[in-house]
Amino acid sequence: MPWNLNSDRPIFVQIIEHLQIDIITGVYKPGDKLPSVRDLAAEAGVNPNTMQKALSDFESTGLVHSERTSGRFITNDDNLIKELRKSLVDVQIEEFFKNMGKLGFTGKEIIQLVEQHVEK
Amino acid sequence: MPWNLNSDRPIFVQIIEHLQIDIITGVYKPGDKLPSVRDLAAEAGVNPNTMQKALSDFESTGLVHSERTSGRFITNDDNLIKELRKSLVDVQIEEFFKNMGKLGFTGKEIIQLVEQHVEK
Amino acid sequence: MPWNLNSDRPIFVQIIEHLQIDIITGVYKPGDKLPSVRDLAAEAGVNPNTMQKALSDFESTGLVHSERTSGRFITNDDNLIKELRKSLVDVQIEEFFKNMGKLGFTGKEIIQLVEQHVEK
Amino acid sequence: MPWNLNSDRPIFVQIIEHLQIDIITGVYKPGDKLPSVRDLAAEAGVNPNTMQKALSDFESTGLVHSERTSGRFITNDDNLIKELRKSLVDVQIEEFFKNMGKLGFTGKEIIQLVEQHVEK
DNA sequence: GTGGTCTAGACCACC
DNA sequence: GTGGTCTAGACCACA
Repeated sequence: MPWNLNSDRPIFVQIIEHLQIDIITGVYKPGDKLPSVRDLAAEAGVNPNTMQKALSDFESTGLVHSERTSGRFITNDDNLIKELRKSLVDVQIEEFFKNMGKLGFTGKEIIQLVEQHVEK
Repeated sequence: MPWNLNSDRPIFVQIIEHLQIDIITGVYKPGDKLPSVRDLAAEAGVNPNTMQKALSDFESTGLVHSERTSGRFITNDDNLIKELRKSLVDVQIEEFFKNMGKLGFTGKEIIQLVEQHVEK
Repeated sequence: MPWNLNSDRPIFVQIIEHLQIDIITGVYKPGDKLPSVRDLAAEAGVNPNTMQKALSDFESTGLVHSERTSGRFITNDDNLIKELRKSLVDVQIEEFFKNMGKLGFTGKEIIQLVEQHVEK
Repeated sequence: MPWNLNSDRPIFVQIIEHLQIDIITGVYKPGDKLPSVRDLAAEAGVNPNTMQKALSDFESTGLVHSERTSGRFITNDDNLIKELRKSLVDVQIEEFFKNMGKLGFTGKEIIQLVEQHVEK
């Protein structure tokens, strides 16, 4: 999956999201070693410092941790990953319903719209 | 509906969105006169400069227009409003599907999740 | 209180500690506005980016929060500050006892040593 | 006593501290022969290089010395060990008072807190 | 003027 | 080679 970084939102935030996706879709598995900061930076086409910030911010979620001289690793805690997945999905759905609600749609109407969109 | 402005996104953008919602949900009807900048600013609890910027940016969409001395008015053009509604809805749905796709969900699965959410 | 930054530990960590001390000793009171990043950086004699990192890391504790265009503020939550004070004290004492324990001292002996130190 | 090495401070430093503790608490007695680098490394669960560095750094304190072919030995000099003990204790106490002072506590208050902690 | 972000480039300790 | 830290300097959106 390419990195596709826009400039409409902070790059380091997009990097974090990208990593989250990679983790919950299994690109990186529990216990895996991440590429080095420099390699990831090169791959994403950003400054190493930006990647460093993204990774270091991301660390606070507990999904990755760094071992000072040997690299960064995905957590072994399967539950944490499942929670992340669930949480990301929930956020999406709730955000979606909140916004559609603001636009005046009921649950039933939303289902219809979603079904129509899939049929297309 | 309260204004509920966060600081995580530009305030003037949130104001514009709020006004759009008010228009398509009929709080303001075609031809209505908007409150003065000062009143709106007070109501929203923001700096009048910010409200001014929001309104003047918003004008470029054609949904409101200002008459030199008498104030700002909602457009009479019903089609514009319908278009707005459709466009806002489309954006929501496409964004939603794009994000859920990234999370690895197929159309069918998305429908299921949406139905489950409605049942709750 | 001067900043007294050593190079034996990350500067941004020392800055955070300094700010914590300032908060719990009342140099900054709940609700106070902090000086700007640039001013603090100049005062501490560090690069503005370093100060920025310190402040932004510090924010995760909830003791300060930033309002994007008007500055950074100390939390109004008195309890949080009391908790901080208590937590800092506890850490100190427990660390102290842990280390003295490793060195083979009992509680009674530690008390004696502390009293002797105060008398000096 | 287990080694309990964190990654928040250099491992070789923690190893040195651990050895110091072992010496002043009598785990190793004056004149004792230390296990081989390899054995110590295995016991501590670290890379032999790291243990090697720790030991060789530690030698400069005079508390251990290596005899070319027969291994490393604890010094016979009892005074050195007493000095070490005193120095470690002093460092602990002074550090403790310095930090508590920063937190705004007087000597008397510190004594009270210490007594309370012992009672628990 | 405010906080925030990004780049570039250097240096460090550690293993 | 690894992560981490720091400086310097530039730019941006926002109010």
